[in-house]
Formats: sequence, C-alpha cells, structure tokens
Amino acid sequence: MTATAQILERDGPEAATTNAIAARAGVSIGSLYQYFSGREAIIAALAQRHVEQMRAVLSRSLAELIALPIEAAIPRLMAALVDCHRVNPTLDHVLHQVMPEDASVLDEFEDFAATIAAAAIRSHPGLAIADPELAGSTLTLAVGGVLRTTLRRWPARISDPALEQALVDLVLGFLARAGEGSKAARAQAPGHAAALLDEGPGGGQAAALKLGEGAG
Amino acid sequence: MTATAQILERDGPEAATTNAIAARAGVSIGSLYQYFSGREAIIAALAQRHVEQMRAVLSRSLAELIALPIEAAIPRLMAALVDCHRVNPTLDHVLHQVMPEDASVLDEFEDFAATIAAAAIRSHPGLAIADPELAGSTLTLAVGGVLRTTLRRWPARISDPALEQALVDLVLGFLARAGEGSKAARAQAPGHAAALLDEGPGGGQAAALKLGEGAG
Amino acid sequence: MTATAQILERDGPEAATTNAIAARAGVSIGSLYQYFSGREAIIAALAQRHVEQMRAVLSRSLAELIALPIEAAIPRLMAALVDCHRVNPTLDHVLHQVMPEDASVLDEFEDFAATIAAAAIRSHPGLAIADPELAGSTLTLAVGGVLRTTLRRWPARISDPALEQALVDLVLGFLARAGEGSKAARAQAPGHAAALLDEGPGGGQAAALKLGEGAG
Amino acid sequence: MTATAQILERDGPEAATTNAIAARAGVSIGSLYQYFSGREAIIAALAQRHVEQMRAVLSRSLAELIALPIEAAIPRLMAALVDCHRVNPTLDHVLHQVMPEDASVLDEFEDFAATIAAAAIRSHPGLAIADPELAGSTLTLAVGGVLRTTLRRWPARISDPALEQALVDLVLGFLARAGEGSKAARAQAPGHAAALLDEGPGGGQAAALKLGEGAG
DNA sequence: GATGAATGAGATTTCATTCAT
DNA sequence: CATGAATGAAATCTCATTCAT
Repeated sequence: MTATAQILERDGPEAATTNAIAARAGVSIGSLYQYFSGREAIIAALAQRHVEQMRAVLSRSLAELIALPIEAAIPRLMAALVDCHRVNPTLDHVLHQVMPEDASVLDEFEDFAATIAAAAIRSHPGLAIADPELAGSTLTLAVGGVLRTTLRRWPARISDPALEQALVDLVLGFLARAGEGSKAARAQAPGHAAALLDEGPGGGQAAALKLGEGAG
Repeated sequence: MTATAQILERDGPEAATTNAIAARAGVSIGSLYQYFSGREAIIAALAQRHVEQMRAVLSRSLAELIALPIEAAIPRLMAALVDCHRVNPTLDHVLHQVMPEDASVLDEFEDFAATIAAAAIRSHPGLAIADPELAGSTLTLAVGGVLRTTLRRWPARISDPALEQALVDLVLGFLARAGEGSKAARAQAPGHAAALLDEGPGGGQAAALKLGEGAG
Repeated sequence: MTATAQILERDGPEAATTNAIAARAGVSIGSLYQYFSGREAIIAALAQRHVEQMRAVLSRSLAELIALPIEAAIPRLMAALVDCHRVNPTLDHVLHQVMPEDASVLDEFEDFAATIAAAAIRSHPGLAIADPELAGSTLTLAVGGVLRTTLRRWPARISDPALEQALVDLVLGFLARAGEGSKAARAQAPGHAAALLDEGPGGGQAAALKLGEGAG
Repeated sequence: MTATAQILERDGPEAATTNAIAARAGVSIGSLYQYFSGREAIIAALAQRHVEQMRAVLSRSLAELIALPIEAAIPRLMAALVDCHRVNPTLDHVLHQVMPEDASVLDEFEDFAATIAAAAIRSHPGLAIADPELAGSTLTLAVGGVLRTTLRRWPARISDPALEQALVDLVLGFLARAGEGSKAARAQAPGHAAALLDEGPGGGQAAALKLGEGAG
C-alpha cells in the first residue's frame, strides 16, 4: 500500500500494476491477493488511508482553533488546510485521477470539511449567513480548488505566506460579504465592501471592469 | 474526436479504446492513425478543442462585461464562468482524469482566466490589490474548484442562483478584504469586514471560535 | 473428501480447489497434504469411495436375486442398477468429467457389473449366448448409458416405472434375440422376434423402413 | 478449431489453453480473440462442428436405410451409428468431459437420434410400442452408451462385427420384447422370448439367475 | 489513402503446493 | 503434527499499433 503510493506518486497511475506493486512491496503477487481482493481494492484502501490522514491532520488543528477569535482562527484554519493537503499532494492528485467518480472515498474529506465549516457558520448567527451549508461547501471547494491546483502546478508556492493570506481573505471576505447580503438588499444599498469597490480613482466608468487596460 | 468525446462522456476513459473511437467515428482504425499519431494525440487534440470552446464562451461574455461597473460585472462574470464549465462538464472531468499531469492543455484555460482576472484587477487600482497575479490566480482556482466539483457531484445544483450568488460573494468579498489588507495593517486597524466579524459583545467567550457573535 | 463431494455436487469441478476443500472439511490446507499427496489423489480417493458405495448397493441387491428365475430377476436387477446410480448421480457425473480418461477408478464399477452379468449369462446355458463376456459388457454399458444420461438430463424421470420397464425389455429382449441368433442362422430361419418383425403384408413397400408393418 | 481438436485429442482438456491453441493454429493469441469471444466459445464452436459432422454421417446413412426392410435396416443403422461415433471418438469423449452439463450442444446429437428413432417406431404401429419417445430415447442412449464407452476403453473392438451384431440384437430384441409387452400381460402369459428363456436344460430352478456358478 | 486482420507485450487473477513456525 | 501465509507459474484476455493489400 505504501508501495502503491510510491509508484503512483513517482510514475503515475499507469505504472501501478499489480505486479509492480507486489514487486515494490517485496512480496509475491500471490500474497497481494491474500490481503486485497484486487487492484481496485488496493487503491481504494490507499485512498481511504490517505483521507484518514488528511482528516487526522485537520482534526488535530481544529482542536486548537476552538479557543481562538475568528480573525485569528481563520488564518490558522487555512494553515491547517494547507497542512492537510501537504500530507501527500502528488498522491492526492493521482488518486483524484484514478478513483471512479461515483462514491469516491476522497469526497469524504471534502464532505467532512464542508460539514465542519457549515457547523461553524451556523454556530455564529451573527454572521447572518442565510444558507450555512452552501456557504460551508462553497468555501471548502474554493479553498480545496486553490490548494490542490497550486500543489499540482506550483508546489513550491504552497509555502508562500501570501497564498495563505489570500485564502484567509477569500474566506473572511466571503463571510463578510455573504453576511451583508442577507441583511440589506445589495441592489438598493451597496454594502461596505461594495461601496469600497465602487469608487476607483477614475470616476463612474472607471469602476467598470476594464479588461486588458492597465491601471487607469 | 467528437467520437472520442462521446465515448469518454458516456462510458468513461476505459471505454475509449482506439478501436472504439474509430468505430464510432465511422472510420477504420488505420485511418485514425493517419490523422493522429496515437491514442494520446487524439485525446490531447480533444482536450485542446475543449479548452478552446470554453475559452470562446468566456471571451464572448467578456466582451459584454467591459463596459460594466465592477459590482455588476462580477455577477455576470460568474455567470459566464458557470456557462464555460457547462460547455461539457462530464468531458471536462474525464479529461482532467485522463490527461497526464504535466503539460496539460487543460491548464491553459485556467491560465487564461487567471491572466484576465489579474489584468482586470490591475486595471482597477482602486481595489488596492497588492499582488494582482496572485489574486487573479486565487480567484480563478477558487471559482474553478467550486464549479468543477459541483458539476461532478451535484450537477443539478449548477443552475441554482444561490450558487452563483455565493460565487459573487466569494469574489467581491475577497476583493474587498484583500484590498483593505493592502491599505491598513489588519492587526492595527481592522477593516470593515474585520470590524464586522471581530469583537463579540461577550468578552471572554468572544475569544472562542463563534463566528456568529459579530456586531448585530 | 465428503467435503470434496459436496463441493463437486453443489458447485462443480471448478469450485473444488484445494483451499475450498480444506475449508469445508474444517482442516488447514497443510493438513490436507498430510493425508493426500495432492488434489488428484483426493479426487481419486473420492471416486474410489463412490465406486465402492455403488458396488455395495449392487451387491446387496444381488444377494436377493440369486434365487429368482430370470424373468423375475432381471426386473429386480434393473431396479438395483437404478438404485446404484441413485447413490449420487451428480457426483457420478462430475467424477466422470473430472477423472483422467486412463486408469479411471470409475471403470471398475462397469467392469464389476459386466463381470457379474457375464457370469450370470454363462450360468444359464439355456440362454445360448455365444459370447457371454460381450453380452455382459454390452448390457452393462447399454443400461449404464441409459441411466447416466437420464440422471444427468432428466433426473426426475429416473423414478418412472416405464423407464425401468424399458430397461427390462432391453435386457430380456437382447438375451432372447442374442440367444436365438446362436442357435439358428438368422438369415435362413428367422427366430421368434425376427418373425414378428419381418414380413409386412404389403410386399413392395414392406421393403421400406417401416418398423411397424410387422405381423399384427 | 482444428488445432483445438488436435490438442484436446492428444493432450486432454487441461492442455487446451488459449495460448496452446493459438500456437498450434499458427496464429497469435490476439487473432484468436478476433474470431472467438473466448476459450469457451472456441470449444463450443468445436463441439458444434463435431455434432454437425456426426449428424451429417448419420443423415447420409439414413437416406440409404429408408428403402430396406427392418431386419436389414437395423444392422445397417447400427453400422451407421458406429460410423458416427468413429468420426472422432477421442474428441467426442473429451468434449463430453469439458462441456458444461447444461445446454450442451452435444446433447443435440442424442436428441436428433432419439427423435428419428421415435419417429421410425411410431411409423410402425405393428410394433405395438406404447411409448415411442421413451423407446427411441432408450435405444439411443443404450447404443450411445455402448459405443462411447467401447471407443474410450477398447477402441479396437469397435470394428468387431460381433459388437455390431450385439447392438442389432439389443435393438431388435428390445423392439420385439417391448412390442409383446404391450399386447399381452407378461405376468399371465409369458411371451415368446420369455418362454424361450424360462426353460433351461436344468428344469425350474435352473432358470434362476445363479450368479457366480459356471454353466450347469 | 483507406482498410482491418494480425500482432504480442503485458495486465489481472487463480490456485496447487510448500515450509517456517 | 497442524497451520496458513507465501509462492509464482500459468491462464485468460485486452488493446495500441502496424502493414500488406
């Protein structure tokens, strides 16, 4: 199983044949089939273990977060999520490629994170988030998307504090904005953030999304 | 190629054998190898076409967005991104599974979107985003992550206006928050959103991770 | 061994792996190899036991038959043979599939039956059978063929009294006819049965293969 | 397929692996799977061909038999059946071992022969056979049993005219006896054959089936 | 150019048998 | 003796690719 992980990481899914796995594990192919019912089962077990590891890392961090104020908690939560995905990013990506799309164990982690996020949001009615489930899910998927793609394409960047800050801004910004949105009709009275955004240096039309032009 | 797409969508990557592709395309396997150098090339070409389609859909929408103020532009941009990913979500997902992780054509779309996002951000100095590239990339990956996972796991939800609103909140919230962050050190003078979130009325227990205890 | 029989009966030859046999027998695979030299030996022993059981059933019936006149004995002998094959028809058939064609223990039963039949025939010189060995063998194989195929294809039919009667007719008819044949040259003076069958009333068309046109 | 037959004949069922078949046929394993869906299909096709060959041989002989009187027809029919089974006795036996017991193509031949036999019997009402189907089936299975076992165990004996005569006696004897049986209650008035059998040289008790004693 | 039969390396899986404990 | 984990030869089948027609 660790053998499987190594092969998947180093050489990709195609290389993870039962023979290769057995060889790297240092056992005979026959032994492999005494412990696993087949290739799929091996990978499923590996995915399960991977998800459990990620969940463990996240859970450990959650314990420390409970006692923090939100502005301090979110940054550390983001750091925790980064750590989660650092458990084994390559494997994580390959598993996402390899697992059948339905009933994937990997989704468990996202579900877990989304559930926690929703619960946290719901426990703070002051945030005035109308649909905590949607908010939790959105934030989870958004952060997950950033982290997984970053790890796949620019692994070094994962340690960049600016990235972590961006994630914090993503989450806190969303919570602020989504909360406002519930309180006041955006169309009628633009909220704080909206107000901030509306006036650029260049007047009304300067506020438009001018693609391709440099800073006005 | 359309044949390949159909098979990938309907029956998954395993079913897309060269023979199956040739059969559905109504050509002989021999002819296939006159147009493509091999199986990988077929899929790569398909991915290329897929990315171009998505890019085309996005570009078309961008044209309409240029003249809009940002608060109006972002919602329509999000709608455009949703449309992009609706071009062929199943194929999109299967291609992400099938393509080798390095040098994937699929990344081109994300790069394209990130570049546009960065340009747009830079064109609004009023947003006061310190690192437009990072911001553009973050937003792109975040929105992409939400959309792709949603399409894979709960395809029907993609039409939910609440999801689109959540994406808008994600982007505008991030821009507001990230912009603030550049102007003032958050630790010293919490910005609007931070103020909203920061201090609960209850002192001690305000230190807890109770997101909702913010200012009513 | 009983375990082997059960598996062979229930699930066929393919299911009778050494591991399955050991499992059902409630012993370890290692122990199996202390009692038997290998898979073949297990099946051979099972076949041996099976043949002995059939032989025992037949022998028991033979004892009662000794004192009977032949016309009464043959029906009861046929009933006995039916009983023999009812010992375990499924196993019987599977063993015939599984055993190597050479040196099959299963042939012992047929040899046994043929020997007895030949002896019985020889002990009745009045039957006037020229070659008792051939006659015994022929009858044994004929009856065996009927019984085994019937059991394999239409197991329920084995209890049909009409089948038993047919077997009796087969044997007694053969004995009558084969006996006649030894006494008189059939071509010159047709025997009883021949007379019955020979000339139809109709001359010319009597030459056709119309079995029923015999003497009314 | 001829390759398969050769291997089955020479080396038995275990040797007929797909690789061995392909090798002997002089084609690659891949080609084998372009013509047959798998090992089972190859053997099934072989069995089909074998049955057709046997059926053809029998049919050819039947044409000549139609014009003969029954006493002449039966011997030639038996010769024809012998020829049938001489088509490829070893293969015939191996196929009977190898084919799955249900829905075996091999049964088609027996069904064919049994149907013909039943039809012939029914077309001769003078034979007074109460159940032509049973009689046809019984005779077919009986003769088949004799022939197949003889071919398997004592192949040379198949050319012995005495064996053929024994088969003729089996059939004609059965027909005579089964016909009588329908006309007169055997118990009340023993038929011709029975009468013949009853009196041995040694009086009443001499008629008993004295097993193991030599000829009185 | 088009065709598609042929190829064969290689993948997955089974199972009789062994042997250290 | 009993055990059962380990073994690995061998079987079936797939599929990307080639090449003679």
